[in-house]
Amino acid sequence: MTKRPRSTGRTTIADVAARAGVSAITVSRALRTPDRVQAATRARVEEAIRELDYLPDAAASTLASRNSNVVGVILPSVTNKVFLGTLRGIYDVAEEGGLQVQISNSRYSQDEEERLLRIFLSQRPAGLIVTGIDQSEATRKLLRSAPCPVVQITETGPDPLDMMVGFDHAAAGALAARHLAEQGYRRIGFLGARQDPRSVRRQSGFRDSLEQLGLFDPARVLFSPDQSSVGLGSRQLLDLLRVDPKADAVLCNNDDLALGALFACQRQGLDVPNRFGICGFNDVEFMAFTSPSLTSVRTPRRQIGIRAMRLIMARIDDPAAVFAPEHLAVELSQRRSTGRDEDATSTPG
Amino acid sequence: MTKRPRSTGRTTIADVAARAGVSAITVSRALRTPDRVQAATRARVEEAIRELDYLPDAAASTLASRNSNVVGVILPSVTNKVFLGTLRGIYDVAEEGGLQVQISNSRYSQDEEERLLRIFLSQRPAGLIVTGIDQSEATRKLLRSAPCPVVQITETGPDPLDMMVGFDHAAAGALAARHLAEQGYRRIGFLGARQDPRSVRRQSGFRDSLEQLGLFDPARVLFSPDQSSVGLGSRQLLDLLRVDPKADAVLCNNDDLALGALFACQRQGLDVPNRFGICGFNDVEFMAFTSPSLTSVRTPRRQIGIRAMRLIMARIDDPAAVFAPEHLAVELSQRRSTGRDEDATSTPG
DNA sequence: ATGAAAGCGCTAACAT
DNA sequence: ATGTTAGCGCTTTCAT
Repeated sequence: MTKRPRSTGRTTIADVAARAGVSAITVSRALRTPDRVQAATRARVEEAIRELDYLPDAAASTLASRNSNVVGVILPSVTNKVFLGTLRGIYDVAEEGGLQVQISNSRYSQDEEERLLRIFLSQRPAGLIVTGIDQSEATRKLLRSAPCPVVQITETGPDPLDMMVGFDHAAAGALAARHLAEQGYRRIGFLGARQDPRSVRRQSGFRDSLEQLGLFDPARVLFSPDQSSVGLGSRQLLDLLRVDPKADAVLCNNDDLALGALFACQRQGLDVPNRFGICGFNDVEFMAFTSPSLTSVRTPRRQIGIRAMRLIMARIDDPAAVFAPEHLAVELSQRRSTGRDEDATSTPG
Repeated sequence: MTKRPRSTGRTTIADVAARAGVSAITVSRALRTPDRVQAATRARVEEAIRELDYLPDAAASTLASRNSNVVGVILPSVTNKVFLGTLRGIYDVAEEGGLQVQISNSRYSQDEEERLLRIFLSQRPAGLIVTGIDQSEATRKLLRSAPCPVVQITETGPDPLDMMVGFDHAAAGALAARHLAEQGYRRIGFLGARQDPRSVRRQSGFRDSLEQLGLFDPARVLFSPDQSSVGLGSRQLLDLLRVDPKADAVLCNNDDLALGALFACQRQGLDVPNRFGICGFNDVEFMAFTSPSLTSVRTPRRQIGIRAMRLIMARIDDPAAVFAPEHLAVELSQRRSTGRDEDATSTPG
């Protein structure tokens, strides 16, 4: 005795209403604001929904309410493992809040970022998350007048478009550089893959810090146009030794490079940490388990995702709320790969 | 005063039409099927769009056309690096086709998968991609009657819901097991993290294969409830040696475990490959660069994503088209970690 | 607590 | 090649 579907074949709120003996708007309310509908009415509506296997139409809802539940995220790369932790944070919080996440991929291009942003804006997003602080002027303008909360993530800086969660990449680079110097390394190199603005700022923190100590040599800074990988780290380590056979340590711009550097040292028979120190960046899980374990700069990737989504939800709840940029802390996970003497304690986890 | 309708302030297609001196439908056509509009008219429309800074409303378009451009993807985990390659393939093709990708995360739960599917269906997706073949009956029913193309990925099997792209996990497990046996290993273990249906089938291929050779011992099969990680691989290797101190090789259910196992061997002073052989699964990039390099089963992760999206696009173009399940090939990347004598050639890549 | 009417902004279907 | 009409399915506004 089921009701005959309508022209599109889709069961609508009107079908449910008829079945439950109420009006359409009551069904709508039972779905969105259940406490404004009497329990008995609500029960009948819910039963009708189940019987008819009703699925709401998100497009109709968005159109009528001028509001979707989609949060758009623009990342420079979807392949990059670095963003995995942040994505996890984003998804975890999004689920709590009943929000849908849509990721897109700007491939490190400002023009592509603007194009993607326009696509997102056409969906009346509930919120937008963009990576970094280097948007084009057109993009900045669109974001400033976006009809939804906007968060810039990963990096903090001046002139926030709206909200901001990240850390200071130059300071993080400096932290690692100072650590290597303190451990007694004197000919310290820098390995980086395809540059993005964050890499550049990390390197400049590294440079400034070593310059102050009189230890900086630009010849020991290697950037590759290739994508980051373990293989690249191995190759770059050999390159570094070619440039400066006496190089005695390296800051790797991410952990894959550090792992590659470690393997290259093993193959070359270079003792890590005594002959050669290695420090990575991000502190992904494996760094604690290599042999020897690898020092790295721990970055709050998951926290960035969590905080960004929480800011969006807070702003949805209270559109007038103002939130200051959040500068998250970065610290060093000191391990054996930079501990020339005894030292080096760090709990795996 | 008559009832004042809602004001949105949003620039609409009608505004553009007025500005360009045409009707709304002409603007719509200029946007979607430009070749059905005269060049001069089109030019005026485009100018009006620019002048007014018009952005289409995706919800209105979806509602009117009964069709979004969103492809929904349900993965068991968004954190798992294994899916990164597949995601890359999906995004690469989606961009070509002007489709938006929406990922969600079933956390290996069938109920959650069904819930997510309902959310996707409420968006009138252009296509759906689900992982594996172990959907609940309710989910299968929803997918069978979904008004869009559906692809099951990662694994092939009987009873496809619609289209299918993957490989045979049992055969892949068997391939690795035979390889280890052929290399002369005799007490071969298996390490796996939190089980999913694919892990189980890989293990059963491994088991069947070794049973035929009289080499299987269930005591050497270790599954952990924990998530896969390098640290887990290290711990499990030690566990295996505790269970069977004479164990001489291990098939790791993924490459992180294999890397962890390698580090544990290094720490234990076990010679790899002569005292102990290690084979991983997936063949991620770093496997070719460890020291010694690690043998692994190469799986076509990126291809799976590419083919899945291409199938969706092909079906959108021709809704009547029928596509048989695609069984992709899996092969062994043989490297030093399983080459007891000389042997072992494999070019890094 | 519930309902009626009026759109939200766009496109399908049918004109011309 | 372009326009007219009539919704798509829902939620807002205003009323009871």
